[in-house]
Amino acid sequence: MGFSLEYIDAFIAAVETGSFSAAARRLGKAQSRVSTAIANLEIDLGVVLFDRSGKYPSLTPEGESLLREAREIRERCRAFSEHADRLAGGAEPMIRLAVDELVPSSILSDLLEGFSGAFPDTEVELLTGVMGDVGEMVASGRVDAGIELPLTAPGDACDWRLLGHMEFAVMAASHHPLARLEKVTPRDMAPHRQLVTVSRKGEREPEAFRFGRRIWQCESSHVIRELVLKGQGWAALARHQVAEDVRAGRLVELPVVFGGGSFQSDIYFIREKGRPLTPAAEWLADSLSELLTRSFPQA
Amino acid sequence: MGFSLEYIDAFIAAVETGSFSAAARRLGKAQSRVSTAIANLEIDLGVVLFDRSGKYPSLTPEGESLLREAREIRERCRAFSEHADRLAGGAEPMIRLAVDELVPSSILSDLLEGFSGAFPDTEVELLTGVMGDVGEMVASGRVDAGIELPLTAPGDACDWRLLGHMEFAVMAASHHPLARLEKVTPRDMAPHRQLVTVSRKGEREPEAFRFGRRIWQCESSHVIRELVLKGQGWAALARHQVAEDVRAGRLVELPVVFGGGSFQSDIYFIREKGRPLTPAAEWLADSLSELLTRSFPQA
DNA sequence: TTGATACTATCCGATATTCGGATAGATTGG
DNA sequence: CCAATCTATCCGAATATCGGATAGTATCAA
Repeated sequence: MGFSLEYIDAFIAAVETGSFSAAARRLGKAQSRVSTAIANLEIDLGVVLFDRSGKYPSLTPEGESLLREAREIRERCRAFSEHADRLAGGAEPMIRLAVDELVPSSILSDLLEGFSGAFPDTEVELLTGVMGDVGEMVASGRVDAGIELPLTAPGDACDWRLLGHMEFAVMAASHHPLARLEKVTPRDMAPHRQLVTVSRKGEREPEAFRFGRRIWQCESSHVIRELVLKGQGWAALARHQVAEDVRAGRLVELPVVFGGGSFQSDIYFIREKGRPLTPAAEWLADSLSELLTRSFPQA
Repeated sequence: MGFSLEYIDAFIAAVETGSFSAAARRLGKAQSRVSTAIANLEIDLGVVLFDRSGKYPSLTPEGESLLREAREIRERCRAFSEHADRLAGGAEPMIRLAVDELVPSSILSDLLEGFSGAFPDTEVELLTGVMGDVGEMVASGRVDAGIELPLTAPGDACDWRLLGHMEFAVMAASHHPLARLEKVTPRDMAPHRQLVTVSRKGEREPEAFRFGRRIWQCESSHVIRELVLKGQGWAALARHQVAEDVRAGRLVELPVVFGGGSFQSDIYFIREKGRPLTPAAEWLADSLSELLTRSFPQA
């Protein structure tokens, strides 16, 4: 396989212009170069590409068959070169992202669909976490940016930007004993199992929120939702996550009568402290801001 | 885009072997060549591919991002070269085929599936015809080979090979008046519309087969089947084509009491006279022979 | 038929590139 | 600190590529 890209170019140009001379003019080279290039390519491939019996060369069936693949090579080289140009122009080869599990997957897919259009060369690594896990991944450099729903306001370990708020409510299955009460007090809730989110670091909802005498801790809010649906306990769940369950009557929001804390969590875009905002990260922050304020408007 | 395939090879080999020196050994070139090749590629792309701070070079993220596309270029070149080798070894770039419409599409798809495996480089052009149309396309050079169900035995215009037999029967819808008769004579059939296949050349079933006073001629046997199903007339149809209709009771075979000709048609593989059998055509003939004798065993 | 035109293949000398080898400097591991 | 191995660079020789010139041929119009 001793052929060079020059030969491939000559082949394609000769087909497209209809003659070796015209191909030479298009390529800005001497006619003899195109002639020898194609002759060399033919020798190299062992295939006659053109029928030269007439004034203008015409593709042989073999040449026609090979033309597609020659164009494919050219196309791959062009893509390679353009990809390199974009990288040379500052495009990031990869961005690593950590996202709180509670961010709806519909928003993520919208986000990434748009991203792939705006940054075709940037690969994406997308990790999932809950609560402080996202912040830790950003702080440790495991990821470049994250979407966090922290228990407490983010400190100065990261740069952050407020994107919106997510509402939570105390939920139980409609067939759960608590679902029958007009008012629900902590004393009512205590005998029943409470399902609590726990992060990989061991963070949990604050003590003031834990009324259950029996507590199961679970990292995945999706698993918690499943358990609540099955009547295995009650939990504070994001409203958007269970909206369909509530509409269908599978879950009910418990009418709790205490104000033991906020049922709202801030959504932050966070980045490693001090690192300059890359174009991709900036795009992600802006796009996320727009998508989230549509779904979770700020108060 | 002044890079050459040598550079791409050096890039890939350096990544895979872990050092420029090892890459040079693998490629059978001097180490200096690999070093300058990669340096030139980096200059050309405007991107630093390797971090050379250590003893062994390590890919930068940009290099990693570009590696995939470099491999893709190499892969395309390899495919191009191998395709050319197969063509040089006698593989045909294209085969054009004409097939009688009555050959079941299941056989055709089996045939072409096997063909694409055995002849990956050979393009296929597949035309459809009825009766003598197929033979005409072969004789005129419009196609390279054909599967024909001729009205009369093929003459010496083409080379031919008998593949099997297809059975026909006179059919009508189960709600057609003729379907109620115990025996059906030509006199019974005459008042009802007969649906007759006609080729593009104007061939029809022989005169002795045309009992209907009112005749519709139609090229497509599929359309004829539809018309018969709707009770628009009766027709001689291939048994395999309407087996499901008969089983479901939508069509019935008329118990005709005359022997006005054979209800069987020969299936031939035909090729242009004298042209040597190409490997692809030979494969097609053999494979067809096997597929057809399974579905339409020879007497 | 003939001449004008545009094409391809080939030869040519000049230039540019590529080649392997040698060498200097750097890194790693014992 | 030394031996081994790596990269980058320089070098002369070999090779490939360059544009231009030229001969031979197909096509078309007069």
